[in-house]
Amino acid sequence: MTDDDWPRTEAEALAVQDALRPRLLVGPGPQRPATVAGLDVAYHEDGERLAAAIVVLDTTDHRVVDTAVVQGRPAFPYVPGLFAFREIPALLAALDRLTVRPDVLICDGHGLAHPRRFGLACHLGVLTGRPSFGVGKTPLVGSWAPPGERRGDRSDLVDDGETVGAVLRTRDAVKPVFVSVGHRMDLDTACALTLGLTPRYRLPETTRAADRACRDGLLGKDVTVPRR
DNA sequence: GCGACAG
DNA sequence: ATCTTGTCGC
Repeated sequence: MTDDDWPRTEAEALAVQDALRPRLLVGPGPQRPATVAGLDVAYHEDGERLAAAIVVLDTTDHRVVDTAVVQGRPAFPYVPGLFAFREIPALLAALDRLTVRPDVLICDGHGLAHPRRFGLACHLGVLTGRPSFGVGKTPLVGSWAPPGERRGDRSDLVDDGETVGAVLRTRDAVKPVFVSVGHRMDLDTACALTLGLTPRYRLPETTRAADRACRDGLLGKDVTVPRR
């Protein structure tokens, strides 16, 4: 799918989700991925410009392995449930600029925890073929019981009778995050990776690194790609 | 009909 | 997402 046939209406976007959903693979995720990538997008106040960033970290020590930032324009209006269409073109452009293939993509948003089970993490996973999952700060669908107060405590995120994700406490007594599977991933692995990436803060180091990178990118700052 | 609604 | 001040706490 190119720029020209990118959906322009909600009906077209819904049709794309329907067409791609059969290609989603839900299964065991990589148990020891060497690298994990954080993806995020920042918007200019004029609503016309954005910067997408992907930061690849070493899973073990969280060192930055690679960074890519691109500027662009929102490709779709913001519509809950169709959020992916807004950011995917810019995120794919950033992915093209990476010099390494991250083992897992960690999205700022949801995967299966979506009204049609095809959130950003699923969509990006299918388009790239990479294992993926989403870590959202707020819920989009589903209900849940409050998880325990300790880091690592979790409860099921249930929508329409099915478990679509986990409400995971990444820090003691701090508001939990919403983890859901994207592509070639299972919920336990997604939660384990998320906990491994939150030794200090509520949000994964991947998300934090990508957030900083795209904000800098919005300001036109130079993005230094680490030498290898 | 009335809210809710990833970023 | 982004706009925003102070404020509580380590």
